This record gives sequence, structure tokens and C-alpha cells, in this order.
Amino acid sequence: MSTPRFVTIKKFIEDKIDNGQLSPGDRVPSENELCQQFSVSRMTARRALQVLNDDGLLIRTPGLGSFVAEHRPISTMLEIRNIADEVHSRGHSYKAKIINMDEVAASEQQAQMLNVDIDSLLFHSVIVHLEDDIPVQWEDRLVNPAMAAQYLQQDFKTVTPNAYLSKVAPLTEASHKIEATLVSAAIAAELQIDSHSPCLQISRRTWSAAGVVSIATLIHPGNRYCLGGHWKL
Amino acid sequence: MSTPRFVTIKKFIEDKIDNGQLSPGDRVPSENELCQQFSVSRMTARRALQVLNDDGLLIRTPGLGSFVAEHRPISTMLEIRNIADEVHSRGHSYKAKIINMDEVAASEQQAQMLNVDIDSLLFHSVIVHLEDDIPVQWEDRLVNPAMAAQYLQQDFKTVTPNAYLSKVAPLTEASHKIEATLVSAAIAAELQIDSHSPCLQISRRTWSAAGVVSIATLIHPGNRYCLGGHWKL
DNA sequence: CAGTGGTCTAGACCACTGG
DNA sequence: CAGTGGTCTAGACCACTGG
Repeated sequence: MSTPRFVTIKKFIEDKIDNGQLSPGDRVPSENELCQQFSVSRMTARRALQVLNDDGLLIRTPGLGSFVAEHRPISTMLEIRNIADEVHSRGHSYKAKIINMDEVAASEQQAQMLNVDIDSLLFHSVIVHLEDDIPVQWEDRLVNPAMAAQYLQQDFKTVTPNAYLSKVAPLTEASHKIEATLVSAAIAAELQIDSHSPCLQISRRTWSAAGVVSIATLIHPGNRYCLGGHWKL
Repeated sequence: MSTPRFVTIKKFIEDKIDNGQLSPGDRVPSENELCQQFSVSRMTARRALQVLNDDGLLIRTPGLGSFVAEHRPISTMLEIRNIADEVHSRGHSYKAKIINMDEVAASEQQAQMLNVDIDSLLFHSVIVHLEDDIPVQWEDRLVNPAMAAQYLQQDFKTVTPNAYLSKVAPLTEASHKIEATLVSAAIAAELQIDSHSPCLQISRRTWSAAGVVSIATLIHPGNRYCLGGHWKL
């Protein structure tokens, strides 16, 4: 299980960008130069540059060369994405910390949102998601037991609630509310931020063919997470 | 300028997923099978699958094969709405306070974002939008003069910049970044909030057929504004 | 065992940029 | 012109999965 050579070359360049030896606009070594420096074939040197290009760190122009991009990429699409996939797609490590897994009686508002009777039992999970061991999302989720009876038996350290629910109750509809908020001291502590730091909060309700599956509150430290979107046509 | 072969193969598979010939979980042809079908080398067939994998459409497992992913990434439509229309639709009164209307020389970053020369003149407007006389949005906007020559002559108390630009340079493309931030004392004063209140900030870049039209920073008091989205199917 | 995807080589031709 | 990145070939060895 040794490191692929193209990864070694990729990191070599990435490090130089991170520590300032290469600045935006600077030219990085060409494919041929990397071939010689690392004694690899051009296809391998090329792959390192290609991955960096795909990640938005380099801009490559035939006839000219490869250059460090002006701006580091903006995180993500406005998608219903699995936070674990999102972290992995950035090449970072993902971990989950389970804060709480229990059942609660539905309040009037919760019952209405999930279309169940008041005081009926709901599955409840609270999980903190970490990217390279830094908290990036607090997830508080209520689930309609009729839609996912085995919810509390899952190991959410390996499969996110989102991924699990998508499997047992395929998503047909979703609504979101996005706002900027302050959070309680308890949540701030878990997210390792000051309690007066602004947070990006997403409240989401998801439907499957059979009805409302789940309502979730996702809270992100404002300085560690942003939503990106691109629209065309 | 012919289509690369790996793109042809990629589209071949993408089409089968789109029209339902391949469903989530189905196995797609292996690299070797594609080599024979399309008479290409394995590296080329591989590239088609690799790109689809990077896009999240396939999941590949050594020893097993390549399979159609369970979930297509779902983008939630975030509407680009006119703030005045939005306020009116809530049955409230709308007013605009013009803070600033001038021309500025493009910084390096601004020039790059708007695709103009550094130090070329840009139109600049700063407007606070009020709902029932309460500030709900701080709008700081830079406009490419080539796209809307009469921009500074408009009366933005009656027509929002958004509405005017949509008329003279119809929108074809937009990208957003959404984040939670704190704002400067000057902006907080105009928004009539404490400077430590969290704000929802949207950075938006809009394109028309002829190119980038405008970049805008929209700042909303966290307790007075939120974004909503709904996605179906 | 045959088959899969992951990595890699040492070549090739191409359109393009700059000097 | 020499150099760049974009595409492509026909091989290779590997760790791994399933039957």
C-alpha cells in the first residue's frame, strides 16, 4: 500500500502553493520537467497536474504552461449532498462524533412537520461531522419511524444518516431554509467556536414517495463552510 | 476539432443512465468490454469511466466493476429574485436608500472576475433595501460598463439594479457563494443591527450572453432574512 | 481461477503559444 | 522553431473480488 507516484508529485506542488513558494499566477514545472525531476513517464507527471487542475488549483494552457490559479476553489454546489462525500471529494478525512441517539415524543410543531400524531415517538440523532478532525457540521435530525424502522440501529460513524435514509427511503422532494444564526454555548463548544461566531444554518425537510421522512437542522461554523452554486441557461 | 473518443464513450454511458436503460446499482461495461466495443486502448476506455466516477455518476470497485451510483447529485434551485418583488409578495412596502453611485478603477481581483482590464472604470452602486422601513439587504454592486452603459443614470429608488440589468442584459448564467459573516460597523449601522449580529452574505456573479455583467455582494441581517428552496422529483 | 479497476511506462501525433 | 498541454496506444504489474 505505497503512495502512488502521481500523488507524491501532486503533494510536492500543493505544498509549494500552501507555503507560498508558489503564488497565484506563478508557473509550475511543465509535464516534461516533472518527468525528469521524478523519473516518471509523462502520463504520470501529467496526472498530478491534471488532478490539481480538476481541483481548481492550477490553470493549464496548451503552448503556455500550468499556472497557480488566482483563487482557491469555492467549496460546493448547493446540493443535497452527503457531508462525508463532500469532505472526501476535497481529499480530506471524514469522521463523525455521535452526540446522541434516542427517541423523543413529537411536539406539536414537529408532529405537524413530519405529519404524525402529537406525542408519537420520533427517532432522534445528534451528530457532529468532522473534516480533518475539525468540526464542520452539527446535525440534529428527527426521523419518522414509519419510514426507517431500523434508524437507531445504524452505525453513523460509517454511514451518514443522509446516506442511510436515501437508501431505505429514496428522496423525492426536499425543502430548505438557509439562514445566519448564533448558536447555544453547548453547540458552540461541540463545534469548537466562540458562541458569538456567526453560523450558517440549514433547516431541511425531506420527503420520500410515502411522505415526510425527516427534518434536520445542519449548523456550520461561518468561517469554515460556505455554500456555492452555479446556475446556467 | 473532433470529439475526443473518451468523451464519446462517456456520453454513450451517460445517455443510458439518463434514459433509464441503466438504473442505480446496475453494472456498466468494464474497461475491457469498452475497449472492444469502441476499439480503443484501455487507457481511453478507462478515462471515460474515470470522468463519470469523478462526476459522481459511477462507483467503481476493483475486482467487482463499475456501477451506476445510487444518488445523482441534486442541485437545488436558488432563485435570483428581485428584492423589491420579494418584499411586495409579502404584502410589505418596499423602499431603497441610495448610499453611493460612482465609478471605481478595477482592482486586479475585480478585473479578473469581470473579465476586464485592471484599472478600467467600473460602475459601482451601494444600496440599502428596506421592507416596511426596516433594512433587509445591503447591496454592493460592480457592473461592467460595456454591458450596461446607462447604469449610473438609472433611478434605483424605483427600479432595482437587478431588474434593470435583467432588462438590458438578460441573465444566462450565475454563480453564488453563501456564507454567514459579521459585518463592519459602517454596514451594521446602515442595516440598523449590532455589529456582532450574524449576517447572511451572498456573493453573486451574473453572466449575460456577451459575458460577465456584474458582481454583487448582498448582506442580510440574520434575524430578518432567510433563503428558502424547494426541490421536487 | 479469470476478471476488475489502479497504477505506470515509453512511445506517438496534434494544435497551439511564444520568440 | 522548441516547448506546451490534449489525446491516444499497446503493452505491463498489482491487489483485489468472486466463483
